[in-house]
Amino acid sequence: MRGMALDHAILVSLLEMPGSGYELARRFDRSIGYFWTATHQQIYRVLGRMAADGLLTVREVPQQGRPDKKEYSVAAPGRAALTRWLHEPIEPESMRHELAVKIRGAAFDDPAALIREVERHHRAHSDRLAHYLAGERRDFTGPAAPAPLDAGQELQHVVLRGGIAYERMTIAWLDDVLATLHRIGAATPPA
Amino acid sequence: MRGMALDHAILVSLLEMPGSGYELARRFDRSIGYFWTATHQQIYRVLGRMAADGLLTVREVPQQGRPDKKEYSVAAPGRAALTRWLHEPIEPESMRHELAVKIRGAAFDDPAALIREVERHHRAHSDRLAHYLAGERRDFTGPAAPAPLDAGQELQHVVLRGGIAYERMTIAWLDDVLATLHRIGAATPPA
DNA sequence: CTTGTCTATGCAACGAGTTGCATACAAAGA
DNA sequence: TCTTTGTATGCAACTCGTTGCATAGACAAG
Repeated sequence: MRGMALDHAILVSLLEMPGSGYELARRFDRSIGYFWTATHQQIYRVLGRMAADGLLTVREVPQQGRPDKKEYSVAAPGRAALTRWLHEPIEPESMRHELAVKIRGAAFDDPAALIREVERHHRAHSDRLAHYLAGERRDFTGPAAPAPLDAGQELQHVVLRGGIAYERMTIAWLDDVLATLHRIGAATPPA
Repeated sequence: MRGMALDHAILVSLLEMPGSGYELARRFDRSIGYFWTATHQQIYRVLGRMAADGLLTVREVPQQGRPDKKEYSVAAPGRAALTRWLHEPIEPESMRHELAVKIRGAAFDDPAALIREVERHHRAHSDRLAHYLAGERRDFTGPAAPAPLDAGQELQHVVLRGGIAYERMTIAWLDDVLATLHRIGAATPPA
């Protein structure tokens, strides 16, 4: 078994709650998608493959007011495959930060021209942080949240705290980047 | 133009210093590879394509005691392509954290079984942090570092500070994850 | 003298991920 | 009525990225 992380992300999401490809795609825009993205194309393809392999069961669900859907659930072999994967070691992630490439590239262009772009990223990450914090209040720390969290909720919460920490760190770093760009711009005016 | 971030990472690296595919692969194990990874296969393929497209020039360099190499440099159209890309907006990155999938999956398995894996990641990130800090001392903050940094060095430094901040944040989060796993394990003993 | 390591390049095959397009039904609004 | 938005699924083509394998010269260790 190589990567296949999407397969496992789908298995986890379907164990948390069975659903259609469309619904999974929605979830990948929210919660689980905060740390693993996927398009609907990818999801439909993987669902089809896993169903053909017997890891998932499909149920046609007629709906009123909207097209029928295929609801997928995790079958016993799917759950076994997930358990096997959970016990395998995985490689620690390496970063993939395109903006960092741009920042280093700015040495061969006008560094000041990058300021607007960095500010745009700063806003995007600030929005994401606000979104995460709202979700945390709603589901875990607010008055409407379940009083004692169960194990699954504790785990979802700690993953969300990771997202929050990531956004805060990124925002602080982008402040550092902006200060650096301004400092360079002041010292060496644009060519 | 789609993603092509590797193309641009290679252009930046070759502008910083011309080199062969092999040398680039070495650099992708260090500095530039801290935030953008690539295997030698990918690098050779992209170098070939970019040279065919006239973005790079190749020079056969005979060497003694080792095989000849092809040294690539950025040609004018390559530099123009990089400048164009630097002025285009890019999407803020979304996370891709496989370990987070595992943590949520642990709700359907024994959470305590994940502790060793998380500890392994903790060690890997601590090692990476130590490595970054050593690089920072060597190149930027130590006594052997150039006294006033030029713009390019300032930009390299701020990118490295981003890597350092990322590793520190990740280590703190993994501490949080471990505490959570222990708390859950104490409350609900393994099935 | 054989094995292993380092430099150096590359092919072939596969799997992962993206983009564009297409279909179809329903509801809401202009 | 016509367009837009949302639900729901999917094909085809492409690019990106990984893995395994292969070659080849130089050097060092056993």
